[in-house]
Amino acid sequence: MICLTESVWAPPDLPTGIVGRMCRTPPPAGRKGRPRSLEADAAILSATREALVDLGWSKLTMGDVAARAGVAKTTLYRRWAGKSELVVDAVAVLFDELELPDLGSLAADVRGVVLQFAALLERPEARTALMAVVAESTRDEALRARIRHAIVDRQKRLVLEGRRRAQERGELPYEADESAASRTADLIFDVVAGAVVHRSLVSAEPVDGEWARAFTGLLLGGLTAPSPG
Amino acid sequence: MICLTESVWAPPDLPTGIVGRMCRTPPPAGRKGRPRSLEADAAILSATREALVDLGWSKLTMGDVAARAGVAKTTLYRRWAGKSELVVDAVAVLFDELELPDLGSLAADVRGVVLQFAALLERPEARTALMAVVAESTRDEALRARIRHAIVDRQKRLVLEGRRRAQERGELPYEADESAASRTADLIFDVVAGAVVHRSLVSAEPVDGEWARAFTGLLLGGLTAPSPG
DNA sequence: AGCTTTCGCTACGACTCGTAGCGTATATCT
DNA sequence: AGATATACGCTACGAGTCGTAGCGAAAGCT
Repeated sequence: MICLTESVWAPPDLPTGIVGRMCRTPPPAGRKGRPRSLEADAAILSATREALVDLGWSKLTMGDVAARAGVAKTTLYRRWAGKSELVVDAVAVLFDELELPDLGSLAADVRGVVLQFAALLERPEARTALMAVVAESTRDEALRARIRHAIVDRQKRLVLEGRRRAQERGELPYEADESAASRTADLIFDVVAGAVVHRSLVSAEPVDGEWARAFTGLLLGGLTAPSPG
Repeated sequence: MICLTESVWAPPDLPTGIVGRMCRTPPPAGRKGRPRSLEADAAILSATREALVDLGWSKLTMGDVAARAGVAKTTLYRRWAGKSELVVDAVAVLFDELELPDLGSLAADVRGVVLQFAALLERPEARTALMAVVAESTRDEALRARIRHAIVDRQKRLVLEGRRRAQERGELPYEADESAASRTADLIFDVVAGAVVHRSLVSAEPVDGEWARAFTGLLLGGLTAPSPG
């Protein structure tokens, strides 16, 4: 359901919750023969995150991951086309941890999502992997789609949820034009996620409560509004 | 003057304009002997950009760049420690082309800088290189500093210039507290640059006039302000 | 001149890549 | 049960890249 591309696949009979995570090269169409080991899947993805922490993106090798997972190198290549695809799937689960508790106001919810996303970017696996796979995806449309389904959509849910709540509270208007509303949501998503990523990885400065408060003030009130304080 | 790290160096007697670009491994302290060829420098950086267009970041190799530049591989390693450093310097010059003509209003200036930066990110050299070197820099402090001096500072100038103009026009207040003003400028920079990068490379959707207008409206007026149109 | 450094070239060991072949294990289909 | 089909671990392989070393020749500085 999450995997739309032909080159990815999900086992048909799994609890719905984890289907979204299983994105790998499909086994030949027929359903005969020995099935792929789910333990191997988990071990490989876990080993990949571990290797990302220890080695970073550029020094991570398929052979090293296979050794850490206690698995043959050929087993990796049977499931993933390469390093990029493997890392996307390995990091994707981190984004499942993102949640957006209702903090009572739009401003508080924005600060909450900013700090949550920032905390995720503090983790070395995510830091080193995210930018790297995005860089790879600039020349690989399939990889871009995989990132969108495995990572971006998981983040975007938070924005949509936050907006829905704000509309119910009366803090934001319901937009009549659906396509315009969609464009607005995309815009807000790019602004929030982009700003946090840029602050954290490019400017390399902390996304703390103070910054989150300043950012939220700017996002809600705008540049020309008088700053609160 | 731009190169602050010990591991980088600039020739002492060059026109001030290009000093900022020359950031490479320094020759041994003494100033005797045959000087390094400036033609080789230019050829290598040009060949690097060309290779980025043809091959992208991941398939770009030092050997290939050397061949394109008509230079021995050892000549590259004498100047740059590795692929990351070389690519940062090769791409840095692209950011010199960024300019911010006075368009008469803060809104117009924001739209202008957004579209200029977006146009830069349309170039395949920049697309594939920027995220890759940022990803590398997450585990390399020296590389992070190099990126800051060679790339980030060049962008930030535009933000500072735009704010100065807006203050002169009376569109933005002069902030008394200097450190607070600096924090605000950093925030705006991360929001603008981050949003454009995220839209262009992660969401992989066009940064056109329509998006620039919507973004500018959001930045100036904020979420809670009624959108114009 | 004499000294110092760079340059192009070749060669090298170490590493990674992605694939192929083998024998064995584990599932489904008849 | 037996046949079939696939996954698995293992080993081995050619190809490509890395970063460095050594060489003789070239080019500037004092």
